[in-house]
Amino acid sequence: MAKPRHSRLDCNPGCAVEATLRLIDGKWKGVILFHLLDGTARFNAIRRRIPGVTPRMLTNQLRELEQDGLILRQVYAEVPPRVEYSLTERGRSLAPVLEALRSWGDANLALFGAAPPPPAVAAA
Amino acid sequence: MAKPRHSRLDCNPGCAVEATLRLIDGKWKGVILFHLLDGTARFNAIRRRIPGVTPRMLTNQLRELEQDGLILRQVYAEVPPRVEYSLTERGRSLAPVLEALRSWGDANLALFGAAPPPPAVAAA
DNA sequence: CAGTATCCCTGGTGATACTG
DNA sequence: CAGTATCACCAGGGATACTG
Repeated sequence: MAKPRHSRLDCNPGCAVEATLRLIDGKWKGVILFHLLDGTARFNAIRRRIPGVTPRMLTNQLRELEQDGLILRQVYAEVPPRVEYSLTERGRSLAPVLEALRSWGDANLALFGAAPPPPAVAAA
Repeated sequence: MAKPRHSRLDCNPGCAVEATLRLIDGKWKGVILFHLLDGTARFNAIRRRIPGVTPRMLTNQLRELEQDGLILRQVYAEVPPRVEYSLTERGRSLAPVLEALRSWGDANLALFGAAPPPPAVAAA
């Protein structure tokens, strides 16, 4: 890798949580990783699965994921160009994390609108 | 809650992942939640456990977590003021997620420096 | 003790257009 | 097809000082 990208973490307990978060955070990374769990995909294929992402952002996020060793970028020297993205072993090892995130989301965010909390107890 | 805070999610598969990430992302939220797993804590107590966080940011993050129904803010009308933060049921239900994040982090980020990937296979 | 109030700055993200 | 290049915006976050 070129630069660490991840500035500095004040390593308390909980540091590992933050560190992991940094890797999968970033507006599209979660979705990208999640889709790649299904298998290898090409740039525009991923793009089509994520409405709203611009090529610039998609490239950006993919490169960061690659830098972090989570995905593999396979370039085939063909014409027309073909580039395939897939999870590395390390990326695939995130599956339980992603699954935990997804299932919590499913259970707790009715859909995504965030209808948050059942009222809290009174006390004082 | 006042405003949804969470603009809009393009709900594909993977949406739930993103949605959950939005709740626990935010530079200090992971650490905060993690510390609160230990039990109730006061403002300055939390602050002391997180070197580098400013009061402004701590307040900010705590308020967002509260808005999202993950933590409970107990204000005691005393002097000197006392405010205690604790996880709600919903917040506590994040424990497995946080644990997944933490254990992945422990296993995969040697410490936090991010010494990423064992070299990939060659192919083309 | 538990915050607010201000100022400021960076960088993450969007829009659009162009290319090997 | 798979990106780059450029411009621009503004929300997130840091520093510092003040308050009920």
